[in-house]
Amino acid sequence: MTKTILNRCEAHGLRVTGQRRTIAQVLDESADHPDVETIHARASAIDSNISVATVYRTVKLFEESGLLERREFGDGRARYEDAEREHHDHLIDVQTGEVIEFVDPEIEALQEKIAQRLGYDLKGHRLELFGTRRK
Amino acid sequence: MTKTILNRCEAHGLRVTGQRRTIAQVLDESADHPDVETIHARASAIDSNISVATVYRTVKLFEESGLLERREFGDGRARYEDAEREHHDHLIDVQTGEVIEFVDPEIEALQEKIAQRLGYDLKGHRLELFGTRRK
DNA sequence: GTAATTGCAAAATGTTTGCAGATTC
DNA sequence: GAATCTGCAAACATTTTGCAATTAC
Repeated sequence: MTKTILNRCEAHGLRVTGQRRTIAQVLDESADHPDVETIHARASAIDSNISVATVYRTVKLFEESGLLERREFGDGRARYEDAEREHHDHLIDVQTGEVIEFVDPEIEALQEKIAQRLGYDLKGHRLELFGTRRK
Repeated sequence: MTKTILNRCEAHGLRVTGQRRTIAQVLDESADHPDVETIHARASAIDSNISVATVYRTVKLFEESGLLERREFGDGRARYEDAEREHHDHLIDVQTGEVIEFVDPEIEALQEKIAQRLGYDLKGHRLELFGTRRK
């Protein structure tokens, strides 16, 4: 099993505070893609002394340290998930907002193929793919 | 050649105002994916009597009427493009924000395949695909 | 003439930040 | 003890909205 977010937080030399411990725990236990408001609510259930500002600062720090990955699914809020999870992509139901995870080796190959065709170096750039279907 | 956005605006029975005419023109002439601020700037160059609020209201109306498509590429601003353009998907360079359009039949098939595998009905739901690459 | 549209300014949302006090190392 | 972190409230960015005046049909 992979290390917890807190383990990796310590390993990165980040200062461990009660708030960070709690936020890390919340994200370790989250199987979904919580936004900041949700993370704050879940953290507050454990320790009521956590402000939203701290959640914002912490997820940003964790993201910059590579512990979390930030996602934006088009609803104007950032969502976070453990960066050490197995790689996967997302399908969003635009009407309901439902987030569906999936893994597909073909899409990985395809993304690489398209980037190459467009003359893009995948090592130098981080690319995100946005696919839309006509209704 | 396809009808202009203004043509389709009229065809939908929407009231044609000077502002809507200008905003439609701006979007007809835009080959990129302008956000509201940019649309407003371009519209203001033609007619300085257009407020940002009107741009917001107009693009929302046009989107709800199917004249425009709204896109969110993860930078917190909505972008718009002509809905009647040939179908395509987007690749975003996360570092630079560059938007790269592409068409790939395989990705369409793949999206359908994945949706079906997950038990999703593509006719009933509008799905968007978010693909990320590990750095 | 009536209903819809506009501009303005205020409000609503999501996020960031300055600062004084508290905490980690 | 020095540097970092926190909470609070204010600031910020994007988008929405109430209202009175204007405009389309």
